[in-house]
Amino acid sequence: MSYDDTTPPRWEMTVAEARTVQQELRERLIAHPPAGFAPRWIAGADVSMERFSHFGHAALVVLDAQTLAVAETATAEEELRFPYVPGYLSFRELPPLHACWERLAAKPDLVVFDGQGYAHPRRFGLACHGGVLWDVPTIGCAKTLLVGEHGELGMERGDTAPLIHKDEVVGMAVRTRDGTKPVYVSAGHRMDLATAVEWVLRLSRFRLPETTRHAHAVVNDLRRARKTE
DNA sequence: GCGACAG
DNA sequence: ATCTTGTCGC
Repeated sequence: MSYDDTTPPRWEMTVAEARTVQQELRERLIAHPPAGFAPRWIAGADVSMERFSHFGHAALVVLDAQTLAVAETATAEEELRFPYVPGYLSFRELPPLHACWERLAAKPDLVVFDGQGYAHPRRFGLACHGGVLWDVPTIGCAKTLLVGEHGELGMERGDTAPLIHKDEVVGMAVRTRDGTKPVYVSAGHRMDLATAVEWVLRLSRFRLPETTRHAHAVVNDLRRARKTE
């Protein structure tokens, strides 16, 4: 596997090949944030698509970590080649997100993905793959579970419950807002669970982090614009 | 074989 | 992910 910064990633492959790629790349995962981790620019990533189409709309929206104001937005629209197969989401969404990444004038210090990181059957979800690809700290923050289970957690913002899969803590169910369903946080690359949970809470005013809310709004606008043309 | 299954 | 209006509640 390359990801050498000079050769464009090769995305065309079968699910079986993708599985091998995950097993190889997961060896590169760094399970802790950089020393003195204090991100100033944080990006949200998301992809949306049309009902009976393979066309995808992707966006990376960078926010100022202190004010949560939007600093830069990069978008890409292209055919999604890889099918949606649970456990292989990164091979479907990273191609357009990578195009967004290359278009960013200034790279963020942290990226929050709309999906799992380490809480994955082979411990290499979307956030892990994106982090290794770009060599940047990443966090996975999903709305629903892919694998694992957790006990009850309090109903107040900040309450948590460890997410367990095969006797291993792979993530955390986190209540980001009083009385709402929890989100599922897991470490991506150059990240640990405690730091991931800390940042997701810091970025959340509503159920989902502001980063993903902004990215979501951008990709939905793109899709509607394309549909109306 | 059966059920589960990020977006 | 997407298809879809109103409605209940803070």
